[in-house]
Amino acid sequence: MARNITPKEENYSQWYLDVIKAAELADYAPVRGCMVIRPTGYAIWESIQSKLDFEFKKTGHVNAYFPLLIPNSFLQKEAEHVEGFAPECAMVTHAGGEELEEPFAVRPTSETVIGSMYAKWIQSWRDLPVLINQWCNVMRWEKRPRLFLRTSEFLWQEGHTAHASSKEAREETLRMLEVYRKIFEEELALPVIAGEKTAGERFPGAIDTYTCEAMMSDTKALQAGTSHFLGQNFAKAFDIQYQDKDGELQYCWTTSWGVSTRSIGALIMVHSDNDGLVLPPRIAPVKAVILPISKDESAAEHDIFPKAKELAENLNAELGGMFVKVDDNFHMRPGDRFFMHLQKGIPLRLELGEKDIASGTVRLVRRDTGAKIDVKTENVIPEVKNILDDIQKNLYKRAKNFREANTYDAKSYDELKEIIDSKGGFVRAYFAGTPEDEVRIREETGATPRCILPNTETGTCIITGKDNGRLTIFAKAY
RNA sequence: CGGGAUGUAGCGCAGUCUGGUUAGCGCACCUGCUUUGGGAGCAGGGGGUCGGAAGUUCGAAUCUUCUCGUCCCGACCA
Repeated sequence: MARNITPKEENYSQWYLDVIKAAELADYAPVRGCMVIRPTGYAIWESIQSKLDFEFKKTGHVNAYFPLLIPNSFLQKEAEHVEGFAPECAMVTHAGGEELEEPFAVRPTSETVIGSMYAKWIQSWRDLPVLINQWCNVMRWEKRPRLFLRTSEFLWQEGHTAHASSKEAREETLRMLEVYRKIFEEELALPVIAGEKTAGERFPGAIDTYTCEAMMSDTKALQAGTSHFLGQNFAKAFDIQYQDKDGELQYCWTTSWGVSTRSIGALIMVHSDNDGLVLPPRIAPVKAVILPISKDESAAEHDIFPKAKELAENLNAELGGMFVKVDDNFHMRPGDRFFMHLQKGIPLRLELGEKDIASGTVRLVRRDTGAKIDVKTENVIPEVKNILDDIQKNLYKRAKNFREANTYDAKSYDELKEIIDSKGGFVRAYFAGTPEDEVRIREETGATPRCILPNTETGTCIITGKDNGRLTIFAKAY
């Protein structure tokens, strides 16, 4: 049992912070609301980045970089956008020792700057579509920060595309939602519900917002990624026009989509346990660690360590990366090292000691189940691959079972209220209400509509009683 | 931003009410010896000016005022 981690049953928030601290993922920065992402945490972000970036490239996108500072007047151009972001904008009012004529906002998102550039770049239908992504930091001043989940500055990617038709832009919006769903489910082992947001939860300035919604291990919901169909709202605000084949001037149709370091928070909260972090193998920067063990410190270092190193090299060659490390902390006793790797969430531990060498085996210990398996030396490489795959599948399955076990149906508003109040979790209910209804539901139950389930029949709305209700997930959310 | 709690060594805490020698303890850290397959033992050692500022006092970790951070609950918000 970990002695530096509060059990999640006792205090979930504290558990979350303890896991982050024990795994050395992040630390508080001197600036309120900001965090330092430590090397171990940053490696996870790099891992997520590389998976996403590969998919972006595969779907025809290119990377670029736009400025951090945004003229205040830009934000003002789209009415809903400014209303949505103004309260959380940090403004730069002075520079070069003087007060600026026009303050700059530190970007909370880049629709406006990028829109202004698209207006210059796009002339003809031949220029379309424009498919650009940027990896950057953004700032949204937060009153109640939580590491990874809600910090004033965070890292993300934001894709911004411009298209000739509504149809193409809608397709793009859904294509990227699907990219996100795939990465979350297949790489991060996070089961998500990819659906549409209700009107009250939409991105400021969007026509439609789609989300990947995940359930954390306290049954609360977390939005892990979003994709927005912006219609012609930003095109009109920034005058992004092109000449079509008939020589007519047309406004573009745009989209934007993003995933942030918040996804690391989801990763932590979905898989980890009371011993600390648990990482799915496909996203773990270190997938396995080999421990040379001996009663004799110098034998471990001089006799066993070279064997362990050789095994690591063979595994890395097979796995195609520097994914397997050898623990060379010879000054630590085995017990201490077990706990260290446990808390860092390394999916698989390989123990190589004198006993193993004598019997021609290696002991494998799974992080997800704690199961110990002795494997013949010649089978280690295929076994490690198999077990890593199995851990990946098991984590996904475990999370999905948990979500399903904590998902309920409500036939009426009273029932919704009762379930949220007594059990929590996700509640499915037909809904066709207004944003005002959403506010009322939040005030009365604490839950919000997280997303509309795709491909489902309509039913009787629990608020209006009309039969055009869409099947919607309600939950308390981060 | 409102309510509650809290801030003393890297971490966790005692001391504060009833001001008074060099501010303690556990873990961690350093050195040595013994240990080593699920968080070792003994011995020796280093590290803090008590979140910050101002004030009261002969004297402040301790009292007063202000301020900052953090945590929990809420409001607001992705």
